[in-house]
Amino acid sequence: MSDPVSAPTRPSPPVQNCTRNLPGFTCGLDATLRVVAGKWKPLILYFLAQDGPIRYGELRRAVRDVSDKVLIQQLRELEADGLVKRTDYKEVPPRVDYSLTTLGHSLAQALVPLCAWGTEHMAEVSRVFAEREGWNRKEG
Amino acid sequence: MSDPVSAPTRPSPPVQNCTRNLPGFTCGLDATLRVVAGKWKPLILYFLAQDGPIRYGELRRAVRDVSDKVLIQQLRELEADGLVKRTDYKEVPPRVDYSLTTLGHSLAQALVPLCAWGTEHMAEVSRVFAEREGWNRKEG
DNA sequence: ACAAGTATGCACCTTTTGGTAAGTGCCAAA
DNA sequence: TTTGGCACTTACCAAAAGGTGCATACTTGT
Repeated sequence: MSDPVSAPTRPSPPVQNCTRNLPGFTCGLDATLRVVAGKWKPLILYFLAQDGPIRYGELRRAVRDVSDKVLIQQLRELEADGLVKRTDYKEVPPRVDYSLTTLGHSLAQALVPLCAWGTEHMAEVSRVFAEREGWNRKEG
Repeated sequence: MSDPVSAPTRPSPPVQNCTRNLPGFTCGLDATLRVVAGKWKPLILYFLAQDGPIRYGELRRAVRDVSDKVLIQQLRELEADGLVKRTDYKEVPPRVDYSLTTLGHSLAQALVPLCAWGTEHMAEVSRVFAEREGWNRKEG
């Protein structure tokens, strides 16, 4: 237990224990990743954490290259997962904004080290990725 | 900057800056998630961090329900990304083991808070997921 | 001789995910 | 009156991800 990803609950459980924690999840990490999985979810969380309540349109423009369909979709999932709160002001023309819930904020904080890791190693990572995508697109 | 996901590089950059950091990545978080994206990668990292060098077969049995094809595939990607080291002992019958590189270890550590978050909120998350999967499978 | 285990590879298929383009109802500005 | 913005929704489609099952080449156990 010097530098493992973490102990899910107890210090050093027999490996199998970790694969049978709750209904669907193998461990905390698994649970977390299912919630943040989605091409734009981290970005959404990112902007929401940064800019507090933000209107749909602004978010849409902040997260570049995302389509309405997918953005809405991911927002709905985040909302269903209790990370994001949607506020509909019932005005016309429509006004809606999104913000993080308490749970969402806590997740955002847990993401900080990942963010840092990525920033720190972005050069390495992007070099490797560039190569891979290079010969993926060229030679299939 | 009280509780945002993180500042990618500078303290409080205009939002757009974050979407244009390096070739493919929007921010550190994005870079990280591309590397750990994959149904079994976190688990793989998890076991590798926990059990040090581990043989393919053992890993296969530890990460339940994964198919050979996908496990190999994800190991290859992790290897290509410099997170995992593959050691082939060139024996017959084949003997190969996998371990984390230094980079892999650092990532594993960055994953610890996520793991903790998941563990802490697993009840909430799994409840919500259970519902979703419930009516997904029943009513399409 | 035959089954099983070792670490993969390959062909094929299904599911999941994401993307495009169009449309909705309503209002304000041009 | 046409145009455009708002916050979506829908139908349809393409790509990516993941899964199944069989094959390999060799050895050990029965």
